[in-house]
Amino acid sequence: MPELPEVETVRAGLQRWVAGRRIAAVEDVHARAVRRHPGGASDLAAQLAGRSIESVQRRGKYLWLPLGAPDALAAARPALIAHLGMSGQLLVLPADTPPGPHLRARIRFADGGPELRFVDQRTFGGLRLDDLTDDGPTPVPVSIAHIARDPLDPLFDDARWIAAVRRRHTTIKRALLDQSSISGVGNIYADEALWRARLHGDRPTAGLTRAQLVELLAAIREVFAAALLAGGTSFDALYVNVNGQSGYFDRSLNAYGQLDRPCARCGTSIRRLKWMNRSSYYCPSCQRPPRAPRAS
DNA sequence: CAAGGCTCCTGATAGC
DNA sequence: TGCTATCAGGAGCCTT
Repeated sequence: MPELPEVETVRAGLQRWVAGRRIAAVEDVHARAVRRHPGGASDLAAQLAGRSIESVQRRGKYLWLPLGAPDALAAARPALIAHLGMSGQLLVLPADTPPGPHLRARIRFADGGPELRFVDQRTFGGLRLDDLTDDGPTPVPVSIAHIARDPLDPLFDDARWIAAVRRRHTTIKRALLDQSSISGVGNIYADEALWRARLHGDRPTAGLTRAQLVELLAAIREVFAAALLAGGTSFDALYVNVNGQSGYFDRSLNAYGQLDRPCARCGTSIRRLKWMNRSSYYCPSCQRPPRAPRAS
């Protein structure tokens, strides 16, 4: 599942391979992939044709590609927004590569070089166009302005996040997954960061100390850094690495998916809790549950 | 307004 | 063999 490190790897790859190129045509656009674009597939294709991709930006798990306006006098500047969802990939491939079964859109370039393909098996991801608005040093699309800065953003305010979390009436894992409070953390890295910080995800946020939350933020950044190091090393060597796969980090996981395997710190078997149609993995010894431990 | 739950989707896998 | 049930889950949207 693409979370911040995977999306950042994709961003860097796209910056290397598609920034500065002019779009010739957009084809084979799957209706569900553009369900959040008001004008639908035909409008998306029409608006993209002829525009140049200026750069590739990211906040949390969202990517956007600011577009050069054909009309220099146009007030609004548009960007192509991409979200990978659960299974989305952005692939840069030679234009004659046969389309696979999950192709959702293909962007052809005026230079005739490799094209950009959006491939998404489970179709939770999508593409859309939106105008940029000012938000600090870097403009951000209007429709994702509600997404909080992520912990790798230099402008992320640690003290402010900690204070906000302690005022809320929820549990810490829910707070980590709330993209309007802190972005980029998904189910996998939430479990990994909580394991590192020795916190159970069901702990009420109001009962956590500032020191515990400082440690949790550090844990998130450590996990992100380790994943980026593992996944970001070879993106400019192969086109195929410009995608949303996270398999390279699987061997480094300490909690997520480790049911019944020994905790790397204390040897206790990792447990799983069912929660909201998904799973939480934790060490029952290192990460003491707030109440009586539930059955796994 | 905050919090929490529902839903979209498809392919792999398990169980009968 | 072939069917059904289960699981993976980001985030918009809806209800409470």
